Amino acid sequence: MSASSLPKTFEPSAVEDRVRRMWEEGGHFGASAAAVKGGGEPYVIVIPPPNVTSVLHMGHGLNNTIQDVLIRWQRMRGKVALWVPGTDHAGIATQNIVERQLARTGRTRHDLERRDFERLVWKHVEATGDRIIGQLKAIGCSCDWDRTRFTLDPGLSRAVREMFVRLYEDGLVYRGEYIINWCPRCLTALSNEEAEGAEAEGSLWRLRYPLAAGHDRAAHRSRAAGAQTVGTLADGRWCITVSTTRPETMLGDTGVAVHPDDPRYAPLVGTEVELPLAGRTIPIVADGHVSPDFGTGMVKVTPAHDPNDFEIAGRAGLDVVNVLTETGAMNANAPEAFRGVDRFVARRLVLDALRAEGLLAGTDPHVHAVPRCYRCDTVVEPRLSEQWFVRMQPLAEAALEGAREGAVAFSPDRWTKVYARWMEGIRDWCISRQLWWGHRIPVWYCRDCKGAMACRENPEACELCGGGALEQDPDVLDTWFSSWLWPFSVFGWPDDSPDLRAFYPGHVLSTAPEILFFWVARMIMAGYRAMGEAPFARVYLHGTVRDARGRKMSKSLGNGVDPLEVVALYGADALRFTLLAGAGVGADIRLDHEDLEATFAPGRNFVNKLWNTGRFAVMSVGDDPIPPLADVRSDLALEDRWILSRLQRAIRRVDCELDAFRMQGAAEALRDFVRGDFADWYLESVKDRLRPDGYRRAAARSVLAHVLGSSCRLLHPLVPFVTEELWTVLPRAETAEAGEGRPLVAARWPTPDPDSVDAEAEAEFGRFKELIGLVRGLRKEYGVGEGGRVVIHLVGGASGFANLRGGLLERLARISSLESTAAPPGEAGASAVLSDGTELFIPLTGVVDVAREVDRARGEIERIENLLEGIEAKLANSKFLTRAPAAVVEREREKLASCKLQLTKWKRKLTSLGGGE
RNA sequence: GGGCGCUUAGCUCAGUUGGUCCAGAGCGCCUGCCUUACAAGCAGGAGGUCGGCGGUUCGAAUCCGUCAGCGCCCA
Repeated sequence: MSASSLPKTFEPSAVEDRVRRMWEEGGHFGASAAAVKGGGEPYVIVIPPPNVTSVLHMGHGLNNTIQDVLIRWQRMRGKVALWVPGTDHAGIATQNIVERQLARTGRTRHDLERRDFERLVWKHVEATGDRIIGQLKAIGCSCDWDRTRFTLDPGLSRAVREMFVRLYEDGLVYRGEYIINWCPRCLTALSNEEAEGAEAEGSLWRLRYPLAAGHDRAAHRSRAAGAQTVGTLADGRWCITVSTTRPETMLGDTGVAVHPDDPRYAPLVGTEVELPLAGRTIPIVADGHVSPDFGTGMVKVTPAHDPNDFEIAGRAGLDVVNVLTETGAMNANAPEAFRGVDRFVARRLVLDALRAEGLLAGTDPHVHAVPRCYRCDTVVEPRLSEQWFVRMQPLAEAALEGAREGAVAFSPDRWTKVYARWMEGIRDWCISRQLWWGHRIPVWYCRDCKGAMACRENPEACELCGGGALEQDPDVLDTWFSSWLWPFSVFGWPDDSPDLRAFYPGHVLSTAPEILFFWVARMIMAGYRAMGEAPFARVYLHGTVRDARGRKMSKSLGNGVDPLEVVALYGADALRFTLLAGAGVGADIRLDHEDLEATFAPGRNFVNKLWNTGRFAVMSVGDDPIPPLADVRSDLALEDRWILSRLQRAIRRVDCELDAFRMQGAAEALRDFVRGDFADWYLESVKDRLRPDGYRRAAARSVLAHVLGSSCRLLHPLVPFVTEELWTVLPRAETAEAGEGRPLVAARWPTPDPDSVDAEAEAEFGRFKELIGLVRGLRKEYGVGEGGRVVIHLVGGASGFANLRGGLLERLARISSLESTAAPPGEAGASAVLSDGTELFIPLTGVVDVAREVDRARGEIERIENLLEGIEAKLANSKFLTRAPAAVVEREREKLASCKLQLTKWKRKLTSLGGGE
């Protein structure tokens, strides 16, 4: 390709589609079980399946970029790298979208047959399901797209059924009454995740319950023990005080609880109170879960409408009275005055009634979390209902042990503790949902014998009585019940398939910490249960994407950054690089949605820089074949040896950073290398050598091509498009190492080459860089512009630059000539001292002000003297000498020598300027 | 109420087992350059008592304690 055809700036939109098509058509993302069977080493990631109807957001962008980096890296390292994509049917989320559409025509799902509604949802899924997959492709994800799975696929549905039935047969699935989150609008149970708590200002009401007759002595003793909230009513009856944020639920109270060790209330335990309005008598019980410090230390117990109270009731043997209907109105268990009244209206009525009876002790403002349905924003009601559960304790044991012994390692490490704590206190999992969209619970009830059975295949007749009057349970399973099988259901489980053998267990799971419990922990449990081992060895939990003010990006706040908009504006590589460079291990990442330009400049600028290094190579290397590096080894110039040595460091560092999920570190290492070492120093150094008659031209061309090619390979996992495009246009030596003719996606990862490490070259080129920096600094200081050529003198010779070829220094420092002199010339000029003591002098008659030079010299002397003072104090400290490692002491001695040398030079300089004392 | 995390340059963040990346990077800012790869660039520069206090140590941004502010999770 000719140079003129390469645009000055990288144009992602012109490149991305073409490159992506080439990757896909070349089948480079595919991985086969046969390749593993043939001896290939697998590396497997299964994608956290996005909701099938969802639109790509920045959290997806970050997480999938991370996974793609890992997969591309391992693929280039020669692994059979498999990244399995797919989507989740997302029960309630998807159902609600379709229900909203129905609502526009004034209907609810109940106006349709269940089957027709399901068909409607499928239609919606088929229309939108590809969208998120296409969006993943747009940011460069290299999944094996032929393996795209959906949690409602027949195969995965079979896995769901199999798992359910196995657990049922093992007695780990049971049906029971339990408090669950209930949406009175959606009319379904909700998982905890689906009931999002939002802080709200509410009230905490204090209610008085009269003590039942005959307990006056207990009340007296309680008062004597310090119970100030035990008092008397206007009619002389004793009463207690309880607090609540939901007064209407008091109609369902069946007890009052206190802490067993609370001395104030100990006398009252075993007594009873009259429940106002309801006309029932309820007991006072002791329970360890009551907090003596909260409120009055006495809590009303409403088992049917509060999960904690339900547990207390279970322990204390209290009755359970449900006072609400499924739509959130008071039911027949409530006194007649309240029946059929909505819960919030009932709240006012109850308060009014209590106030009228003098039983409302007071109200305090109270901020608390009010859980709302994440789909319709209705306030969720804890509700007692019959649901299906999985007994989790037996599943948790192996999963817990796995994390303890390191079979599953979390990164950042702190999540291990969070995981373990949750596992230790694990609760049973409510898996039934009163929805129509999802895996229907594979349980059938017999109308004849009233038996129930869980079946892998739809049954024809009752297993127990042979009757044919069967009815399937109407509920569907929680979405996560299919998700937790994902790492093996995608490979054909329960069949012992070749894929399953080749690709289970996987290696890394990357996801957001929010779903550590809902998904990650459950996958680990399912993995041990079904497969006997954990589904992955390492879990990476990335941070949250936030806006400039630190708020989580969300649709409702409108503070999101659309990854696809960024791709359209700046390219997928710019998006990826910016995210990676900004993402510390597990750290949150902030993006300013109001200034995309500034936010994504780091990525875009770097990608463009990389593009232009490639463009330079194309333009300057010429058409002759590039000799392999091995052929020019004996002919390398100092800068060649230097950059090859620096490349070694870069390779090692990138491997190390990626292995630890330090994306930011890898990005930084590569930016430092490509921009700092390669572009700014190496390219500038070899420009003259690339001319037809250039010095050691062959070596320069070979090294340039090698380093640029290696840079592309190292950067490919991070910025796949620009590197792939460069790879096709770059002049390269045809070597087996890079994989001749192959696209970059299938090229080999650079391997460290110990022979290229060259400490001497690094030291020498380092001195050279220091010298140039000093010259540039002095020129700037004295306003000798870029155009003005100067002469520089190295006092005491240029011994440190023996291997520097002629002309390089002159060109990079823009000097007309370099003189070696025994002593500083007598004329006016500017001075500097290198760290090895070499003195630099630039004659600048008429430009340099002697007074200014004197000031500079004095400043330097003071700076070095301060430094020296510190070093000398250290070296005079016998404890430092005896306790610090020898290498550290040695380093201090070297610093001391260097400082002393520089100090001598500066003092002499000062004297010669007439400023000495 | 219990647990966890964060606080380093104007902004966003690095800083691995304490000592050569030890005070850094990117963006922004200032100065000078359209030097035939790149102005999305190059060169030079300003800017931080590493949240406060106390401790451990020969030595602390780094380890310990404590206080303050911010955030998250569980209940």
